[in-house]
Amino acid sequence: MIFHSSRESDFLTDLDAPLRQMLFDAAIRRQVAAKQAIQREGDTARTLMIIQSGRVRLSRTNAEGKRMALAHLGDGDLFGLFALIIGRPKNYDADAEIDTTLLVVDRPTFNGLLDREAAFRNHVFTFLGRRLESAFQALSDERSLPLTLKTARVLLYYADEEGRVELTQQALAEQLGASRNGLGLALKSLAEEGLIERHYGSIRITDRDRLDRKLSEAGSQSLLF
Amino acid sequence: MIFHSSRESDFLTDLDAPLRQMLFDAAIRRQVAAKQAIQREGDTARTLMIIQSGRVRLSRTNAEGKRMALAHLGDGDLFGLFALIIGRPKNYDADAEIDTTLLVVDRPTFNGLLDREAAFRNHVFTFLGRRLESAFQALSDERSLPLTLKTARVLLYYADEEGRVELTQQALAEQLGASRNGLGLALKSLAEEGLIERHYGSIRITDRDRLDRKLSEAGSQSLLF
DNA sequence: CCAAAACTGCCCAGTAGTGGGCAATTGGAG
DNA sequence: CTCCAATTGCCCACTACTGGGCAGTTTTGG
Repeated sequence: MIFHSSRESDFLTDLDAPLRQMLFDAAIRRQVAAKQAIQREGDTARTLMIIQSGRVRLSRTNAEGKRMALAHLGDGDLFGLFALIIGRPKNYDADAEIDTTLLVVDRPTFNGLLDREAAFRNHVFTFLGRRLESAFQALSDERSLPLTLKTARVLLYYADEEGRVELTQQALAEQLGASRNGLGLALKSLAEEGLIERHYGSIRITDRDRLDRKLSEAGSQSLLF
Repeated sequence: MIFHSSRESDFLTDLDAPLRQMLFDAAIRRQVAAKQAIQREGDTARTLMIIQSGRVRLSRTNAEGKRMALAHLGDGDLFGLFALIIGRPKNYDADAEIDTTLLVVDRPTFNGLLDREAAFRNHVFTFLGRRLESAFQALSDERSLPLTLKTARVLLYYADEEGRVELTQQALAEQLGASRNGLGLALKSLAEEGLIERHYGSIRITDRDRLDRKLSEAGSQSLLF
């Protein structure tokens, strides 16, 4: 779907060294082997999971029984913060895609840190603020940007250093919540502008700078208040 | 547009009485007459504004010069929290629609309260969490719901106890980021179903339950993790 | 009380995107 | 190499909504 946390909001890497150490000490380490389940939808455990190393896929199965990816998270990303803050059961599945080490922080530990450490508190606040900003950004894009530009954004997000995006048009369309047809048209127009190349099962960005510029000219702004 | 904090997230009314008193004592009271500006886009003052009584419209003008409403806020709502937390200048205009009394809390005061009062801290966290949840909800609605249902949601949000929504169609359309035409059609179809009545300058919900049910049947889910 | 302003309802043409369908191309497995 | 499934490109009709415009109604302010 639509939302992807910006890379800068990595929770662990931005944390000051002494605080990070403190968190390491307070947390329980949990190893999960590749392809193993971490949690299932409806899990009521109110714990914060921080990915020390590995790769985690969050997904859910919708009403029609179709599985949908929510996010792919890597080192330093975290999930479960909201189960902890607003006390909702987690409404998604989490699976380790490769061997993964998690830091598990329970509610009392988390609250204890919040109470004692002003800097940690600040860090969490900022993290929440950034998340919210991302969400609002996506929200404002969703309404105001044509599919072509939303496509550009997703491509830029998923591209590796060489500009390769190893996703089928179908997968991209689902990511955007658009039809394959609409996505096809968007890709076609981007290709005609010489910004990307379409291949079987993948896309290559041929002019990242221009694609970037095109997107920022459309200049959607965040609407946080 | 789109985003409207749920009524339950009212900051002031949910606050414990002693804390509310503390906030009242710490804040500066500011009176603004109807139709007067409270702040303009780009204002760098990092202050939290809580609406003690009155009605405030947040809006901004986008690149094409089109004015877009961000939110209409009433008693107990607040704005400026993010300017305070992540230090962005406020990127929207705020105007009093009727005579309004604001509580203005500056950064040192806010941080002082956060540091001293664990309960206040908790309150702010929960507020942020709920906001984020709303934003994600809106995000998922934005894609999947037809304008009629998005309209229904906004109406339910703004309605008072008797089902009155004191907004013009223009204001509602801006709120939704839709055209007045589209909104008109949505309202027409809701009216034809006997769910609402259209009046000059206002709407009345005549069958709140059914409207509610209609919305929840479409059942979009929040994607918070 | 009257004129101006604000607001609604409706018409129109135009458009971006949907959903289904189908032929052509590609890649992978035997 | 050959067949099959996956994938792409493109066609179509259709829908939801936009944006402009305008007549008719309601409200407001002198």
